[in-house]
Amino acid sequence: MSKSAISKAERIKARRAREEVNIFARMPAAYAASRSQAAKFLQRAGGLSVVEWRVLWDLSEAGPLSIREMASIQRVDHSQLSRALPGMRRKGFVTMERDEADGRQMNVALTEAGRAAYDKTAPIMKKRREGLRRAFSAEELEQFAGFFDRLEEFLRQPVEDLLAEEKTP
Amino acid sequence: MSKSAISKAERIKARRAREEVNIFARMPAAYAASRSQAAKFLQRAGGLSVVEWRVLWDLSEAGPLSIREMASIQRVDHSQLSRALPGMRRKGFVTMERDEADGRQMNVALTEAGRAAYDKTAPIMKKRREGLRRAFSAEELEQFAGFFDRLEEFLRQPVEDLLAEEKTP
DNA sequence: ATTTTATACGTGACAAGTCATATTAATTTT
DNA sequence: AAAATTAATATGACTTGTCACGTATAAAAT
Repeated sequence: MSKSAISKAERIKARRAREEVNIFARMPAAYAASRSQAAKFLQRAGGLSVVEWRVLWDLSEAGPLSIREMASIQRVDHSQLSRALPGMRRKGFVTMERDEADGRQMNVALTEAGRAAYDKTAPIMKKRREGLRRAFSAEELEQFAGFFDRLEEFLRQPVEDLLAEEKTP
Repeated sequence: MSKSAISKAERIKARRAREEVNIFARMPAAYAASRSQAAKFLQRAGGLSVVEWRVLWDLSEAGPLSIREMASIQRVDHSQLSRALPGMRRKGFVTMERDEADGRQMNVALTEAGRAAYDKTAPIMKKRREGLRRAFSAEELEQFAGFFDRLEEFLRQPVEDLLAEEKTP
C-alpha cells in the first residue's frame, strides 16, 4: 500500500542511522541520560540536587571558594550558583560571607551539616564512578576526555571563522 | 599569610584537574557549549530554535512523521515536540493531522514554508558539521560515537544494579 | 463482547542551563 | 583625586530537557 519505493520504517531507520554518528545530536541525549542517572543516585543518597551535590563536593575537596571559583571548576555559568546558594544556606549546608579584602566576592564555606550531607552522599556517587570504570578502561576514559577537550576547542571557535573556512580539499 | 601548607590556588588547580577527567562533569559543559554554538549558527541562518531546526531536518530527510517517531529519532522526550509543534504550525512550517488509521497519532508534515526555512538553514548547519570534520578524522568521530553508545548503555543500567555490584577486584 | 493493558499525545511542575543587564566594589588611567 | 574600566555577584527572561499524570484510542486477553 506504500506510495513510495522506500517504506516509512526504512526512511526512519536511515535517518536514525545518520544521526547516530552525528556527535552534535548524540550529546543532548547522553547528557540528559547522565543527568537523569545522577538524579537517581542522589535521590538514593538523600535527595540533593545535582547543583547542590557539585557545590558540596567542590567545597569539600578545595575548601572555601568564591562563586566565580566554583563556576570555573564546574565549567558552568556563575548565575547557576548565584541562584542555588541562598537555598543551600537556608538548608544550613553552607555559609556565605562577603570577602573582607574584596567586597565583591562571596566566600562560600561548608558547614557541619554540609559536610554531613557530603559524607552521606559521597559513597553512593563513588559507586557511580566505579561503575563507569567497569564500563571503560582508564585509557579509554582518558581518550574520551581528550575528545571532549578537542570538541570544546572547536566549539569555542568564533562562528564567523567557521563559516568563512574553505571546504576541506 | 596562608594558613594552610597548600595554597588556595593550588587546591583549586588540583580540583580542576580531577574534574577534567571526570566524564560526568565534562558533559554538561560540552553540551552547553554545543547548544550555544548551534544557537549562534541558527541565528545567522534565520533564527530557528534548536528544536525547530531538528524538526525541519527530520521531516525533510524522513518525510512525514508522528511525534513519537520524531522523538525516537532525536532521542528526546515526546513532550518536547508536543510543546514545540503548535508554534511551528502557527508559523506555517508544518501541518499536523490526526492519523486516520490510528486516532492517537499525529501526522506531522513539512509545508512549503517549512521546506524553505530548511533550505535556508541547511547550508549553514552543513558548514558546522564540515568544521567538526576538520577537527576530527572520520575514524575519531566513529570512535567518539562509539564511546557515546557505551556511555548510554552504562547510563541505562538500573541504579540498583550499579549500587549492588562489587568493587572491581 | 468486555475488560484489561498498552500506546500516543498533551500538559503541569520542575531542574539546569543560557544570555543580557544591573549593581556594587576594585583597579587602572588620566 | 576623578573618571573610566574591569570584575564579582544578582536577577529577569528564555530554552532545553526531565518526569508524572491524565485522556483518548487501539490492541490483547479473557
